[in-house]
Amino acid sequence: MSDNRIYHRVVNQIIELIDSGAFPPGSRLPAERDLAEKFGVSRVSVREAAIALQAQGRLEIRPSSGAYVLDGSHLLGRGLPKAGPFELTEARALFEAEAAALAAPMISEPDLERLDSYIHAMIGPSEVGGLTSEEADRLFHLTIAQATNNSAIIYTIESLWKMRTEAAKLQAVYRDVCDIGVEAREQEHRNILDALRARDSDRARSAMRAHFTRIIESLLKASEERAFLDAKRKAAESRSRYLMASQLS
Amino acid sequence: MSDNRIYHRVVNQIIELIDSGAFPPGSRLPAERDLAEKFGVSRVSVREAAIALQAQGRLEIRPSSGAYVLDGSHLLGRGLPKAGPFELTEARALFEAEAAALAAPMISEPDLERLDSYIHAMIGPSEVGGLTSEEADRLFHLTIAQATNNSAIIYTIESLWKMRTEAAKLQAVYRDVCDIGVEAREQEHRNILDALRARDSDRARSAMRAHFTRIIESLLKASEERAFLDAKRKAAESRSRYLMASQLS
DNA sequence: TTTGCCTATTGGTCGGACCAAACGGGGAGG
DNA sequence: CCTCCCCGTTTGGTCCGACCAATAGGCAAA
Repeated sequence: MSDNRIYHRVVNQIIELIDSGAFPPGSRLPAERDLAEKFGVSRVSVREAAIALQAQGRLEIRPSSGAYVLDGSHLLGRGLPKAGPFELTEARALFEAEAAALAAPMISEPDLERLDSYIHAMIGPSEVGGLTSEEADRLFHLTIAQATNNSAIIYTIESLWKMRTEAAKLQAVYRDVCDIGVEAREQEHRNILDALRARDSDRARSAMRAHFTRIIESLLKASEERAFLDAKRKAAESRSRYLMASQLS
Repeated sequence: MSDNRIYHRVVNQIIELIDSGAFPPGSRLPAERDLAEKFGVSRVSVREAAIALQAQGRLEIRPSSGAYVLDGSHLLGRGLPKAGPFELTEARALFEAEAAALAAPMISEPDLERLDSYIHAMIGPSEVGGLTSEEADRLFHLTIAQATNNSAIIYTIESLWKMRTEAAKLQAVYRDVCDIGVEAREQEHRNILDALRARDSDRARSAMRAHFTRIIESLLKASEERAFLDAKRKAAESRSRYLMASQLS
């Protein structure tokens, strides 16, 4: 822990500054020369610290501009690409449908019971048995993946869920969909479970596909509404700006 | 691609040196001053590159001693799970078949031409147009993924290929399969390309599935042979051990 | 042979300097 | 009054030369 190297100390000082909220994600750090003076070290040490932080994905250094704090959430899912909600849902529709089809003939009774309990946890008002509705949703899909007994498939579906979690933070569109189809989602999950119970691969595949197809349609609808509201808001903004401008004149 | 920062260039040069085998894991890199002279840059740039590589976990810099290469294998597959050849191929069979089906209606003419060239590169004796047979194989599958215009799908298929690369290092079974079906693989790839040309989703899906099904069968065969040889070897070992023991008595 | 010192090597740090690109404000032109 | 361009300032990127402290390996002494 006691690394005498100054630039390591500077790294920690900068991280503290960021975590303290003094420099939120997206903001610009002071110039290297200023930080050097502030920390009482040479510019080289500040520079080395900045490079180390950039290599770790915490900073983005733009030449002739400055060092900008990156969103820490990007750190949690390092290595995961940026994927829009539509791409993500499309990929899940394809892959999870196949996973369900593969799992159908070999899923165990305990797994089927767990799936049933997750469905109940999801329709609960907010929280049942210490499970968020979202967590229950995740576990539902993940349990099906695990039933394939294929670690590559499990890993893939876990990765896609992680991407979804990140995308939800950035894309407001995703938020809306959760509320839109609570009862539709329950019925779809139940259809999937029934197909798995019947050990029917084809029905499991199509049920899973139908689930995601509906989500995509909801996404489309939500994004259309959002676009409409955005246009309306912008129109109102420009109008008020025009009014203000005319008042000033 | 055109990042003018010198230390980025030095980072790549050092990585090349390491990957080329000139500096295997555990070995010590030349002194910063020597590298600076060798690369024709200042010591500062070499230093910044070394710090970046250290932050990425590829180097360990010990003061007054030197920079040591860390085991890169841990780096390549960070976060990737251990998956056996069968699991991996099964997952690829499912996912890549769907990706091919999705890509079929929307793949571009240039992509089709590239796929054709990759098939030719694969049947070449060793190397055609600077492409290893394995690289051409990778690009063939990756190009199909890219034709879906879905970054989540592209990422998934890339991840699976990375897992395969690692598995090949550890599992000797994988090696054998490559040589077993060179001509079969060419025909299968050609079938896939034909289906894509015809914009036939179903045919593309089944062609891709057939491709991986054959690989799984080859894997089975190879692992059976290997198990047989192993059993034979172990029997011989225990027999010789028995003989030695009887000699000792 | 063992012990201990001595020095060349190596990473870590500093200050100062210059460059190119981006940024920002102010002036010229509409 | 608004728009566009120009130029000085700011900022990261790079280099040089220097010094320090710790390490490691050779060499001499016990």
